[in-house]
Amino acid sequence: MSEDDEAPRGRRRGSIGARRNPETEAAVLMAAQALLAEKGYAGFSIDEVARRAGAGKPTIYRWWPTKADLFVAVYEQDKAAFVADPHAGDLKSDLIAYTRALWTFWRDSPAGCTFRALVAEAQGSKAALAALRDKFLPERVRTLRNIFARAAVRGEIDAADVEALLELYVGFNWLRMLTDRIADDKAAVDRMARLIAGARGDRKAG
Amino acid sequence: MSEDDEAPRGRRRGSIGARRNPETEAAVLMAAQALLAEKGYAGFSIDEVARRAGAGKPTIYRWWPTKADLFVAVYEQDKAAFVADPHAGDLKSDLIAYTRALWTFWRDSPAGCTFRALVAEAQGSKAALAALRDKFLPERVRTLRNIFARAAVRGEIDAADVEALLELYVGFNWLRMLTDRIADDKAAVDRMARLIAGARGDRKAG
Amino acid sequence: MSEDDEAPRGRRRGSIGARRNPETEAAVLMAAQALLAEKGYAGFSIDEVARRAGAGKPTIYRWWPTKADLFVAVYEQDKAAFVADPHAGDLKSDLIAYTRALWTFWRDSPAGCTFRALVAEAQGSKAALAALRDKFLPERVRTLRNIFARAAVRGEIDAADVEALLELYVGFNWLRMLTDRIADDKAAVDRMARLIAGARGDRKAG
Amino acid sequence: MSEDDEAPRGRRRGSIGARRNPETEAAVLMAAQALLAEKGYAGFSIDEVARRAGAGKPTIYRWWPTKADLFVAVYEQDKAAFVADPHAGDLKSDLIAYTRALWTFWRDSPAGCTFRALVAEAQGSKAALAALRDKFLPERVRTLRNIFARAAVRGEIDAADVEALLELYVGFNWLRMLTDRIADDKAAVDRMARLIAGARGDRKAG
DNA sequence: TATTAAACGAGACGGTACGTCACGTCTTTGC
DNA sequence: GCAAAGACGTGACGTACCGTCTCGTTTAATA
Repeated sequence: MSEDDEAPRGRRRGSIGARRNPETEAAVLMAAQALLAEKGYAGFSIDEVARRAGAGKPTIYRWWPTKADLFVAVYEQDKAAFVADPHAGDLKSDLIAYTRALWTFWRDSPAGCTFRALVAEAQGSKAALAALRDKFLPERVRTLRNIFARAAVRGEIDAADVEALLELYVGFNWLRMLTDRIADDKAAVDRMARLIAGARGDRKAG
Repeated sequence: MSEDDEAPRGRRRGSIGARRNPETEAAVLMAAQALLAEKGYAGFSIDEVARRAGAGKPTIYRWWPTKADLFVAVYEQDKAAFVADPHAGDLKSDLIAYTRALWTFWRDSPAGCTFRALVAEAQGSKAALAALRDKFLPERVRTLRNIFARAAVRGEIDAADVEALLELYVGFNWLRMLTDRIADDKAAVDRMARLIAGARGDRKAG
Repeated sequence: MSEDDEAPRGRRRGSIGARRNPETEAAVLMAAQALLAEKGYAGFSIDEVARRAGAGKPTIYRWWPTKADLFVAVYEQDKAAFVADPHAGDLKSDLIAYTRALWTFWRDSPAGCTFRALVAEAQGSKAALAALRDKFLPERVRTLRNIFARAAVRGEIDAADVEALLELYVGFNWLRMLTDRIADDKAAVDRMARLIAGARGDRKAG
Repeated sequence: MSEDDEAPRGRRRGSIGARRNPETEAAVLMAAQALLAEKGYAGFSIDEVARRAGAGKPTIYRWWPTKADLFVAVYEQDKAAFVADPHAGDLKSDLIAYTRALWTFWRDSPAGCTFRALVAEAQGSKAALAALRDKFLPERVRTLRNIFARAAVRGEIDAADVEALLELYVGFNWLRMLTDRIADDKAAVDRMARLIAGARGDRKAG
């Protein structure tokens, strides 16, 4: 704050030579994040980001050719706030810890809005869809996969079920987020964790 | 058909007096459906729907004040093509039948595009979110809930787990649809059905 | 003035139904004229016209698809201020009267800027060139042609020379305007009129 | 040619020390000329010149601070192709020869485009206007003035009319060029030359 | 021989304008 | 009173150029 970096009219931020200006990059990401948090996906526009960041539109398009690229970058920047792999010792506790942390992250940081914007964008753009499916999702799912993998090592679940359980659990979280139902519902998280932790794919019913 | 109802310039379809014109309604829904199927969410616009339907924009806004309303109406119209409650006799078979039918429906009718558009819209509009969560989702989930309820009656699953299993399974389907991975993957559907059918929430882990 | 029609934020001027709004048209022409007068060709932009007129850009593009169309319309509107066919009785007096009136018109009304803008535009756009050559120029030259035609009837010049004299005299005026030398130089105008009035194409030189 | 001087990607052309690099200058002028010839005034941009010349924009702005400077330099470079003072012996023949040569020059070399660009630029920029009026025009008119001056010496025209006739004739050529009517119209050129050669300013009408 | 100084290419920068599209509202005319 | 028609102001879209800037390199002239 004291340095007033992202002030629109503070000081002119020109080029620093034939290479990317990190101050501009930071200002744009900051502005995009704030705008998403304030107005959501529908109220988001490159014009407004440029305005707030005190940046030129071509600069934004140069580094983030599509909105999806920008959304991914914004999410990337926030993710430091949520990396936690709980290591609680058993699957159910891990899932509970992870899920509550994730929901809190989505609720209390701008990341939730960013995620929702990315999903929305992916429903209308091939490029965004590819970014979501082939880049964003695999990276975001890594921690959760580790949790399931450790549980399989411990014998809590069948190793062959890891990917399927992953999809189930990720789907659950998406469903909740996309329908805006991620209040801190301890009971729901507990129930779901218990259910997942008790799932077996090899039951007699085959 | 013979009269070329939805043709943009075929015949003038004026007012039929001080009441809603069902031909217009049908033409609008048809046009919206076709446009979504062709261009997807990003390429969808009220202007283009009006153009194709040979309708006035105010007419559209009068009956479907938001895009979400229009998306819901379009989906509603198609759903007749997919109502099937399988009644196969056991949960796993029911799930497999249901899921494959649903994915086929999403893939081969315009309904998949409509669903994706509705979800996207809901990420940027409170009204659309409410429509999605409080109207669309409950209606769409009914058949699946019946499937789980019958399984509980048969003792295949715990009745207390029905809602949670529902969320898990719906989340899985959403995740697949929203990342455009609903090819007819028999193995994946089977595996998931087996896993769900074998889930228990009452395991010792408490 | 008292009604403050072209005020950007005075009162909203919306549509008046499915037809052109003459208030908007007037506001746009007024704004374009003023902008040309203030900033000249280089400082002219459709964006700024829209801003000043309180009009939408699409509205402007709808009625004047190219800048040339707009320039022509602006000139057209001002021309009422200069229609005078002098009828002084002899060619030289007619030319002097006409030329001084024209230069005054160009100097003291926004028309000079408009004319220059149109010529400039025509150097970079086929459409503008066609408008200038095939529409603007013929209309603008009519009065001058009448002057020469009457002189031919009176026997002051050879009827066969009318078109050529016209080109010479129009060229002279263009040259002066385009190099911004149309101060009220009575001597220059007189000299030129005397020269033209005395020109003969049928001299022995064959 | 053999060294492929203006090739954008042939070889890097860096600095040759603390002084102007004539290769760069030539490449820029060549590129500007070609671009004007291809795209005309509207399609001309410093960016594109820099691109084609393989030059940096600051280099261009250093040596030709305004577009007008660049246009003038380009025209200057071509003028060698047209210097001819005809010396045919009588005014009419001189004018015919001069005019046909000039029109051919404007039509068949890039000079016509350059001239038109300079005039257009002058309608929007004080600096360009000054360059056109006070530098370009006087230089370009010199040969024609000589033609008229010799005719005056021979007694074909009144010496006092030289400047006025000059303006008339230059104006005619500008008018033709700026409205793109400089096809090789022998009859028109003849007629105009005859008319000019027969003009007298001292006729009784005084 | 080492240093300085300027010109070079490259290209990023904040801006502005471009011309188009969609938004949601409005008014008129005809059924 | 509804419907078609379509104009309206608004504002975002993605692109092109503007003219300025800072870089790191290259070369010639100077010390």
